[in-house]
Amino acid sequence: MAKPAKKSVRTLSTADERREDVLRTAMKVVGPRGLYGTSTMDVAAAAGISQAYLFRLFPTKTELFVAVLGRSFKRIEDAMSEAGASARAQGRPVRDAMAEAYTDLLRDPEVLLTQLQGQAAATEPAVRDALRHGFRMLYEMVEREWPASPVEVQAFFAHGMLCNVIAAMQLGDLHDRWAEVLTNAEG
Amino acid sequence: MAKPAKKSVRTLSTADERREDVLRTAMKVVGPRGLYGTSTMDVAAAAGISQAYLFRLFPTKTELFVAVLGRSFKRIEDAMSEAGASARAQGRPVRDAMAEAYTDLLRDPEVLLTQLQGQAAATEPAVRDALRHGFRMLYEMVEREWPASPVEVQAFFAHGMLCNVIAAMQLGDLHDRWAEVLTNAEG
DNA sequence: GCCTTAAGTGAGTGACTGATCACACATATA
DNA sequence: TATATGTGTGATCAGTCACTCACTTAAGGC
Repeated sequence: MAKPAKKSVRTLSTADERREDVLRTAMKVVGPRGLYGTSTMDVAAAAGISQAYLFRLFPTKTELFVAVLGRSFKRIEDAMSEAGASARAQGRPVRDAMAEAYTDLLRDPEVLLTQLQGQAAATEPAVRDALRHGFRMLYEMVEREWPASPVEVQAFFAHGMLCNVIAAMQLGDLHDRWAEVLTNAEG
Repeated sequence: MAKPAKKSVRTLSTADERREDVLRTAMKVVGPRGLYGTSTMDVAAAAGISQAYLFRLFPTKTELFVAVLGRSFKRIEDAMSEAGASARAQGRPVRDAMAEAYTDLLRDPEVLLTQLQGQAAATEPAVRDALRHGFRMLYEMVEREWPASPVEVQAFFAHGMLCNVIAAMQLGDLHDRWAEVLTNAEG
């Protein structure tokens, strides 16, 4: 985490620990600017390691990006499945709990932005495959937690995608009618 | 359009014609790879002009990208408002006609991909502003063509965003259950 | 024909980028 | 203490990028 001090003991991590570290911090810089808009130096600096070591941990920039994207899928799955399970235990509607768990991610939008960046970089075959895999996983999780008709599931995912766009456009900062309808729409 | 032949007469266009030309062809290369993933040389080559002249037509890469994004909004507005108007004239449901007009854009996905690329590049202030402006315009058009409750309008836009993602992931090539539910969902 | 204006280009430039490699240092084990 | 293994870095490179400039060529009016 911290850069080693001048000549003192440098506490080494294992490569696996470092990789986790890097993925966590990388999402903060990759989310806003994406695969092509973020340099490997940006990622290395954010993670507090050298660019050379970044390439030791992840053989190519694309593989790093795919790993970040995978982590974003995992965070979504964790949040939603947990919310769904606890809602069912309390007899509250599972769909609403999962939807709320997703919109809650708007508060710290790096996860949703990373989703968007993954979609935007889907011409890269490895990215497209990771995307499809992540969506299949989410689909199966939703189906497991909340058995519903195809139309309902489709609408559920559709609202998720709208959520990503709201994060990108920062509609929370806006107070126009159209922005509020797109984000809230309870009236 | 065509490169001038070896030593024959070079037919000049006006700068405005050229700009339109460039925007049309630029969307084909910008849609798949976005602001940071597309070089100005790619765009110039696709348009059949020199990179130097591209910069005469558009002072910066970002301004070019914003113009392409604006064109994509315009194509969406044209398609949907036209479909809506003709549906109302025939007494068919306006909402469905507009939704169909949007999903029809999947057949030639450059417009929808450009939308996605705009959202992914929204950290660029000029891009974010163009996005917000385009969404406001679409929102007002939808409200005009099809008066509906906020919840319905929100759901309408949500399905549009899902459409963009379907284009990016090329779910049309897939025949898995989850992919079909996300794209069709009529059953 | 001449001159003004606008279309259009070849050839750069400095800055940056992804990736590599030789090397230094830390730790564990024998 | 020697040595093997894994963590971590500085320096560098070849290629690409957005952007510029000096220049050429066409079109239209006189």
